[in-house]
Amino acid sequence: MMAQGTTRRQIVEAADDLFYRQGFEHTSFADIARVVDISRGNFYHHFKSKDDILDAVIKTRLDRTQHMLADWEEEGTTPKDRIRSYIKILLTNWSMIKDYGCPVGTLCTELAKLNHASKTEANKIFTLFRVWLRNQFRQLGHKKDADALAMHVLSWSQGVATLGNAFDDYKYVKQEVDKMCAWLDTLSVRTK
Amino acid sequence: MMAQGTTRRQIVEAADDLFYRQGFEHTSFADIARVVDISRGNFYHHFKSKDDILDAVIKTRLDRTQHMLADWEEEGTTPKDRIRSYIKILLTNWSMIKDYGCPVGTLCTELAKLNHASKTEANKIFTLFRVWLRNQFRQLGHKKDADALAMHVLSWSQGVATLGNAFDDYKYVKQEVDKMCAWLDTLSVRTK
DNA sequence: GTCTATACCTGGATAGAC
DNA sequence: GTCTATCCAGGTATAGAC
Repeated sequence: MMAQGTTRRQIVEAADDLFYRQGFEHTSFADIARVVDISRGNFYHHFKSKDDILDAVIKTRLDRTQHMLADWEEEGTTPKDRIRSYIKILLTNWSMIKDYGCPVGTLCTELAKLNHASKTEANKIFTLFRVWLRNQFRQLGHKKDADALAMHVLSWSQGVATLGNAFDDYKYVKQEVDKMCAWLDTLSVRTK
Repeated sequence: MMAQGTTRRQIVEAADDLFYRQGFEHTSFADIARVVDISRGNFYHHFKSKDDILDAVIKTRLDRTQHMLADWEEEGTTPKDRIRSYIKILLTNWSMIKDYGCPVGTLCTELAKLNHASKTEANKIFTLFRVWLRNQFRQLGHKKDADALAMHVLSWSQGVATLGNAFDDYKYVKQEVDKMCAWLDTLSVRTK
């Protein structure tokens, strides 16, 4: 009765959420089945293994990230505006970050420890942000150090997410976000 | 035949290492038993549960951290020297960080996702660094913003560890360490 | 495409001999 | 203090009916 692929999509959606909140390894088929309301045996009609579900989850995250970056590209009128969109996710997603950390960073570190085959794929989510940020800094006129600046913003925000999560401290996160924005303001804008 | 408490210490040592490299949940009694070369049933003479082993591991980490901080306190002649000792661990421990990330950050995020009873204890390792760094900044004459500066250094280094691990990129880590040291140099030293 | 039943394994934990 | 034997829950995965 259900439209083609709906169950599959529901599984990926639930797994995406649970992998984030509980971790990949700690999430069982039973957990996912409870959310989607299907039987456990049914998974294997859609996926051949748990790793297969993980791959699908990573794919949707890559997709979603790309769309988000494209949206920011449209919304922001200047490169600095757009970079600020990135910085601000620490605040807009705070209610999740405080409990579960950064979705990208926590998945990558978990897969690194598991030495999981898909860790390279997961790292590509970081790369999407990296390339996008680099591009923004290039547009600001920072040709040579665009990548270093992108990595700097990436690590800064990543650390704030981790510490914000550990200490559950919104005030600190807000403070660091303000610092990041102030730092961004001091960056020169070079026009050719 | 073995001296009192030797086996226990060996278990904690092996668990400490494996929890770091594989994660707490992914490490089984069998894994630890293989390293220490004891039978699985033997664990329960020394600990009443796996969580008990985790608590012991966290305790030794707290201990070890305190000693390291005390050593840095002695070795460094100025507060800036001492803070540099902290920053440099990213380089001295690089061979581990590149594969397994920061021992403190990765444990705290894992326990946060598991919503584990010991996560508060694990967070105290972060607090040790925080208090120590704060103290250094106070000695530099930064009375009001000492804690904010400490948290800034903590998050910065944490992010570098996470991204360095994901991208396995030593050059980037070195670059960020240099940036952190340069930033430290620009900080004013106020004497009363 | 979804279900039930079940195989098979590994995990943590217990009991009791030595 | 260490061992072996064992229990039981839970995990992934498979087979086959509907």
